[in-house]
Amino acid sequence: MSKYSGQTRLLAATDCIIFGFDGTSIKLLLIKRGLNPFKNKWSLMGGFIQTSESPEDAAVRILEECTGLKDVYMEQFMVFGKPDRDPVERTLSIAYFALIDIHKYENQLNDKYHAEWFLLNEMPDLIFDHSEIVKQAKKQLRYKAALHPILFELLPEKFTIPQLRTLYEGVYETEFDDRNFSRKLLSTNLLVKLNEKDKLSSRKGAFYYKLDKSHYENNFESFLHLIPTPEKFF
Amino acid sequence: MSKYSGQTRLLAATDCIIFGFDGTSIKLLLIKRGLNPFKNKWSLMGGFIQTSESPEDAAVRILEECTGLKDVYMEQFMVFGKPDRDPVERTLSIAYFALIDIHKYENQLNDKYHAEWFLLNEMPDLIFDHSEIVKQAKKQLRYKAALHPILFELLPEKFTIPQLRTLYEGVYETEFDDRNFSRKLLSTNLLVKLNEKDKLSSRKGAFYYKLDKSHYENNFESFLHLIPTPEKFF
DNA sequence: ACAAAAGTGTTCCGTTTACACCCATGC
DNA sequence: GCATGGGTGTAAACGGAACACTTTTGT
Repeated sequence: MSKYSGQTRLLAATDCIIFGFDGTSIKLLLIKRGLNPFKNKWSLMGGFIQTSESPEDAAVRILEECTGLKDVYMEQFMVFGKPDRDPVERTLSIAYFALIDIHKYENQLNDKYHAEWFLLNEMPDLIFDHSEIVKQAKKQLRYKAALHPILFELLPEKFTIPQLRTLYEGVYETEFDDRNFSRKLLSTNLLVKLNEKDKLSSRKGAFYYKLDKSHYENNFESFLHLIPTPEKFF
Repeated sequence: MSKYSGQTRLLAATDCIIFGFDGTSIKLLLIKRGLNPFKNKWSLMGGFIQTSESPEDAAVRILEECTGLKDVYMEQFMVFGKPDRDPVERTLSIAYFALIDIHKYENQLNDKYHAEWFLLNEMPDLIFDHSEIVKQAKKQLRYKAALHPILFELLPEKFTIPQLRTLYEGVYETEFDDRNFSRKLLSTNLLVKLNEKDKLSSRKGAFYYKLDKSHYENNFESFLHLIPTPEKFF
């Protein structure tokens, strides 16, 4: 079949905004760009979409290359396509944000990609419009997490409620009432209590919980109300 | 500056899902495709992104070409990019949904594009993956409208609360308690009551309202609760 | 007078919030 | 024993849902 004539073809890339949580703060994984120009400048992890790939496929591939992880929570959130956003050549960027358990991240890949975790407020300048992309991703993360239980994806299998609260407090840069937070969370029935306590961060110790997977999957679209007046944060 | 070598360039198109409301039902504007192959099959309004255009620019241009309207509510909602979605040649589709006041739509453009409004449950088969795109757009419309006051964009400047309720009922294919609906709506302070009644649809007549523009813009991101258990509808 | 639709008032009930208080533990 | 953080109890405030009832007006 013949092609469409007289139209411009352009490059399409996928960029991944990779969020992690180290137990205290939200972090973002950046790499040093391997291509000229701007080689060795900080950049989001990204790559061109290949002939046989959907954008989603590309995002999955890129994420695995960079972190060693598969089956990661990932969400397409916006296309960036200003004609001059990449000075080399016109390139669309299809941006995905990903949430990973930072402890599963394979450090050895570090060498290859010169990847590093950065605190959100200590990020270096990024190439192209990547800083804008990150800004949008942070906004999208807050938005989505206010409504749906996605932040669990940043935690290990077992976690305590205080850990989870610290995570939410990191994302929204505010403090939540610990007592109400834990009760709200338990009332979602998303959590299963384990017979084990984390004794590192307090004398009394906080019980570990894990996700009730089936409940989690079935209720993923239902709205949470863990954040009072969530719109305040957008 | 030299180009990126060894990468595939591809076509990128913008497709617009154009919603309208005729006072009774939600409708979607479709056109007969002008290109071969599949010429004269029903399709979303779309077009290739030009060299100087961002995807957003292209969506605005295409929408104006098709409807004669500028300054329309439009939202980028998803990229469709399976390698084989267009059998002619690989094409990314960046999908936008648009909400227009159907009465402002210029019918004379009809001839040129063979555009027609369709009820959502009376749509013809569409080319490529356009039916899937429409499905996602409907979902996105319900999602967004459950949270934010976007449906006003489908109505004329002046409207009555019963009209608005019919609109919400059309979008969610259910019925809302008229008494609670009107009180909830008024409590948002988004509306300004006019000294004029619509006497066509009832003896008593319903007051016209208009949007309080500044309040609307300032509170656009705040969450509405007009829809009981919104997650039921996704 | 009556019908039909708009709109108000009222009650009930679950949720959220704020905060006092109790619990478990290591030192 | 006591400091520390985890966790429960509780009362007041708020907001949504349901529905009886009032209002307006054309016929």
